[in-house]
Amino acid sequence: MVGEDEKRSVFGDQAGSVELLWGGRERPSRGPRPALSLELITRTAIALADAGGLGAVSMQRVAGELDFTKMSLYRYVPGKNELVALMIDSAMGEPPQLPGGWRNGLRAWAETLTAVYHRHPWLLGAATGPRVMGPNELGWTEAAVAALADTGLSGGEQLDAVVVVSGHVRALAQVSASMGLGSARATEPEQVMSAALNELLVGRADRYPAVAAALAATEADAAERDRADEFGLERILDGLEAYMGGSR
Amino acid sequence: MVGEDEKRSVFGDQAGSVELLWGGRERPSRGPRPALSLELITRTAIALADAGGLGAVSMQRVAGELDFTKMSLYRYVPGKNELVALMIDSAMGEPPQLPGGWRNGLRAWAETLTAVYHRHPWLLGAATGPRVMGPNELGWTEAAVAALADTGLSGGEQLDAVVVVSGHVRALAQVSASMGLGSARATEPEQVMSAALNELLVGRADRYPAVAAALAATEADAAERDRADEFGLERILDGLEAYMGGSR
DNA sequence: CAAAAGCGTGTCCGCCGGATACAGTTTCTT
DNA sequence: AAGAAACTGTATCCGGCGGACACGCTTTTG
Repeated sequence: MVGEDEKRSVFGDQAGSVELLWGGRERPSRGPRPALSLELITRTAIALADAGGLGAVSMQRVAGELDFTKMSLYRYVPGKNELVALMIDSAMGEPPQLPGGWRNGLRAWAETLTAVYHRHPWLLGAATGPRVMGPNELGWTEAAVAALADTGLSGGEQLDAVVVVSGHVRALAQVSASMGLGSARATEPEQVMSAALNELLVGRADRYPAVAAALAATEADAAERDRADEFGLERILDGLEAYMGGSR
Repeated sequence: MVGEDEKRSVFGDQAGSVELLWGGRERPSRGPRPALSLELITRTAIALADAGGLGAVSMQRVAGELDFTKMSLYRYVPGKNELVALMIDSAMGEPPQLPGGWRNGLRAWAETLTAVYHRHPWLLGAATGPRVMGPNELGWTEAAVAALADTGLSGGEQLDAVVVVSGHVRALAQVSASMGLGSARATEPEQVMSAALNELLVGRADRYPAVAAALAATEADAAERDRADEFGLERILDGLEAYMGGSR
């Protein structure tokens, strides 16, 4: 009926992204040589996003940055969604080489992923909703799963563990991204969270006693603020380790 | 110099949201009675978002749904960002009453939060980037922190633990939201992830051996698929429990 | 009974993603 | 060699978006 590809299957709307991300695009032989390239367009778009967030990326601006009309971009990319998909996979970059030992490996994985989110904060907002994984993104997953391959965890458990760790990294990067809020420009996630929470809690401590107490305790003890980002990850790793030890 | 409020401080752009979310808006006494209300507008916008995602929410559509012009909405809301902030806090709703015991409490907290994300999938995309917490959202945090109050965890650790758990819930809901992809409409997060991954991995198992192996193992063993969502949370709780036991 | 304040509307603007038609360039086929 | 075919970048146009602004109308206050 639908005389197209039979490539739809699981990917309904996203067939275009799948082709762009995974398909081997061969240059057609006729017609003039393209003046642009997917890589160049993607790189330019990423630069714009790094500088001004995802909102600063429009077809017009990307094209303008390259001294082309916006419509020329549509010769390379079917639409903006597909461009964003390319941006995501390109910004992720090659997955890291991990040190041996699942715990060290996963920790290094989390750290490099954190660095990626720090470098491209817009990834936090772009990677939401139904999406297609690109080669690099799947490569990151591969690296993390590979680190867990010999732990005795089942296949599903390995995947779940990766989801947990990556979710935690995301969550922490999210908090850290709130740094862009005021003029304070604190560097530690918790400091910002503290500042924002503190301001809201002024005169409302009775309504939110537990948060207020936790916050007050945090401010009194400056030492613990340094290990803020490590705490969560180590707890997760502890939980995995305990499970592996108990069920193997 | 800036003859406005002295309320900016940490909240640069978001002052409007802060006022709307937290400020006691008193009705001015002069002028005609407002035909609309913040609550009604917010509710309408949420209904649109529930039905068609965040993208379906525009000032025009919200106003149209209420048989008003879009500009009338600006008498109640300074801009769309502020409306979205209201939507988020309203959609979160009142925080749940948690059962006793930190572990049971946190588990129940995670479950109800999951239900919220399931009811309003657009929350996953809306709550990204620098944001201001609303009363309800802070209430959720309060509930979770309160559950951890007597565990011996320090204030900062309590906050971190909540970040970890909520991050995990978000991550899992994110995977679960990908259900909207194809025609399969699977109900279990992992099944969808499996389906999408499988399709990509066809003929590429050599490039992603660990993921392929994990996936193959998952498909062979149907039993473990059921506890997919619990696994991560239980590992996190295990890690917290071990830490509490060791450091108290 | 004004004056003031607030409400809803109509008009206008710039920007966005995208469809379509078109002219120029390159390559393949005859 | 000469079309024909395929591909390039461009110009024009569209509907929808968030939002600024000016206006007429309604209600309360002096």
